[in-house]
Amino acid sequence: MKPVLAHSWDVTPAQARQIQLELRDRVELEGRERKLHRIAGADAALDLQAGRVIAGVVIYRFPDLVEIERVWAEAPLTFPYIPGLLSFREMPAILAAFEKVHEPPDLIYYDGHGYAHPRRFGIACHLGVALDRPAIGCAKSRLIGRHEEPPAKRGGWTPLEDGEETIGAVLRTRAGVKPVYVSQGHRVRLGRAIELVLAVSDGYRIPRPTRDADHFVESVKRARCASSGQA
DNA sequence: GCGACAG
DNA sequence: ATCTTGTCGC
Repeated sequence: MKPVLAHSWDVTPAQARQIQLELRDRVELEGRERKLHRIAGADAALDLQAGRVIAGVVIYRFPDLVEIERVWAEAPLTFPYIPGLLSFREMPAILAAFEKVHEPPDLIYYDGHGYAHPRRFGIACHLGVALDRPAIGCAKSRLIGRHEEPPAKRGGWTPLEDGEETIGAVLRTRAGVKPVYVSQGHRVRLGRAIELVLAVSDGYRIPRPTRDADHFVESVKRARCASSGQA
């Protein structure tokens, strides 16, 4: 699948923030979900030696989560890590990977924040808008916002708030483990996003799609490094 | 000015 | 994210 957006990725941090401000209004916070036949998990890893970003996408049938496809791609590492500007580091590789997908998903889970972002445009929003697909952000730690400790049982959650606004949820996907930060990416209401994260969470803290994508990119990276070490 | 800060 | 030893909990 190809992006419906085509802005430059070769930008300065100041230009990146400006692009976020220009694109933030494209995010749809109300649900506009299509029937869920396929979902996707996506993530990226870094090969600092090669100066490359490796991205992986795993596609599943929903709701039984039978895997039907996995693809990966890489792109040069051209942007530094700056909190709030993660998409400008990882998205070129992610979009390259999605170009190789044969069965476009009806929903994307990304390892990072969506609406729970200083300018309400985290990478899950950027990806959802760019691919014109519903998306959910699933982050392992907080970027902004305040919250109470969620109930210890699976499914327990508390709102993530920035001032008076609820920007996400802190969700326990499994009893007794650290919670996951869920936020809206695109075309999914927060309550629905929580349901959908729980629907794909099993015995681990991180939801299945995100975890599989993480393991996948790590394996690709190991294989890459192994072959380059003998070349 | 100082602290916070996804991956 | 990545690097990286010993250590804590189940």
